[in-house]
Amino acid sequence: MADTTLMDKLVSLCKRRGFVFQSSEIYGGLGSVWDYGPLGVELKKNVKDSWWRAMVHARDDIEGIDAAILMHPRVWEASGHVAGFTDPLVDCRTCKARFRADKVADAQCPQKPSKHPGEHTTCDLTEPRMFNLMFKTFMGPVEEQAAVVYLRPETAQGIYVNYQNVLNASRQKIPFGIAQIGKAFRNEITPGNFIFRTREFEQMEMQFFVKPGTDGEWFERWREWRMQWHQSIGLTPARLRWHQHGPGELAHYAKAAFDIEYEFPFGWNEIEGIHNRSDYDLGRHQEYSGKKLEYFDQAGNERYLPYIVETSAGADRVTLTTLVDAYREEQVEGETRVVLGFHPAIAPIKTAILPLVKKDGMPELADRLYHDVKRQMPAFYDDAGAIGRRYRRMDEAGTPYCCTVDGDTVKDGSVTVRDRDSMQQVRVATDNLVAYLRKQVGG
RNA sequence: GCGGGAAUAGCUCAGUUGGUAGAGCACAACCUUGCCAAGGUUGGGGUCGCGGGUUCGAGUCCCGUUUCCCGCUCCA
Repeated sequence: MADTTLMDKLVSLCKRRGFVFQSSEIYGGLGSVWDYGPLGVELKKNVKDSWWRAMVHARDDIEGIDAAILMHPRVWEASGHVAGFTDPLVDCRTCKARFRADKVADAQCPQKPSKHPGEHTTCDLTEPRMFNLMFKTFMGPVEEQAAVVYLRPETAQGIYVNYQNVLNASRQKIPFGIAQIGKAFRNEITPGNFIFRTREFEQMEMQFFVKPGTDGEWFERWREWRMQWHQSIGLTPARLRWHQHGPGELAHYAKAAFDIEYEFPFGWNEIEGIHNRSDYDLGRHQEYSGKKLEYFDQAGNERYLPYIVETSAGADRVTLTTLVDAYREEQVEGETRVVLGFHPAIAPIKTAILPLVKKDGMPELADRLYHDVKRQMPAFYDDAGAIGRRYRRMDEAGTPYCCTVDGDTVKDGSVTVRDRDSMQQVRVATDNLVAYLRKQVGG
């Protein structure tokens, strides 16, 4: 059941609190392109950092890279994107339907009769138009065909073409992986649902190179690990599920594919794909580049083209998921209060330092404490208005802990730490405050 | 890309048969304020999405356009 009202409220909240703004808004906005504001950039960065720590820092068998967005045009011929992303499409003027030109024979309407009121069997078709989902630009000062380059439609190819470089430079042995976070661009026909499907987006991809025959086993392991990660950033397990691609759904490269789907207000949708890509990609690049990409396995004294198990997550989609998952409304005395219950590890602001009232030296004391804490973690100082109001402001920004400086702080050096989710309050000595908060938020 | 709906202050909205643009919240300053969206005073902020047209006069009527939402369509 689609709850569009919730999405509207979330979009509004994101703008008001500085999570996400529409691109180029003062010029009327640019379709399906979004900018991250002060809180949004922290949230998304925390999502990416969590992914990077889990993939690269916490493991010995994965290396990170950061490949360029512009790549040699032949890469996209080898990958199949130049052919696969270019479909001639035609529209029917009668039933308003759109088809791929190569799938409509003799202008017969392929629509079921119930789909259009006109009961026509022959479509009045427009001329075929080409839709290439890759953004095209020109390298060099003169716009000529030879210098056409594409903005990458996926980050994976940057990993494949660097597979040998990384192997040589890192002294890794198969099985091992390469991880990358970066922007990708697709001229989607139908973008939408806020930052869920956009034309410019960021991917978090890891390609794991394994010996053929062990790919099924690794595939299952990665499925388990990836689901664990989504739960580790606080996503509700009941709103996560697997979707297995059937034979008709499988992409041209894939031997097996599972999506992790999340239950958005607009329905279940993919946030990450785990794919067994077999040796398709390295095989194609070997063919198109003419370079041997085989791996020499010293232990077994054999050569083979590695199989690849891919995990590909959308950084923007996961960020949207954390917002949707965290959003809740509390009814208090007839008023609706919005709370973003982020997992502390991804919360943009970890703690607020608040003087209870503006007197008796509390603001000065709180300000000093604030600057101490701020050196260790993102913190926020606020002395404007009543204390309850300030707590609620922080709830809306998703800040998990609020530290209140009161009269006793002056005497015994302790503050009240209030937990956003449990609403419990504990007294913590200011000397131990940073250590206490660190323990709560992790990292 | 097609069809429908929408666009007025940062947010949510009102604005009569066309006649000088409003409210609540939010924001800023000050006063008050001892723990969960307290009260008071004052203040800032809008060429009504953009561009044309009709009119003495357009937020309001007409045309175009942009963006967003819903439904198709498409979707590595």
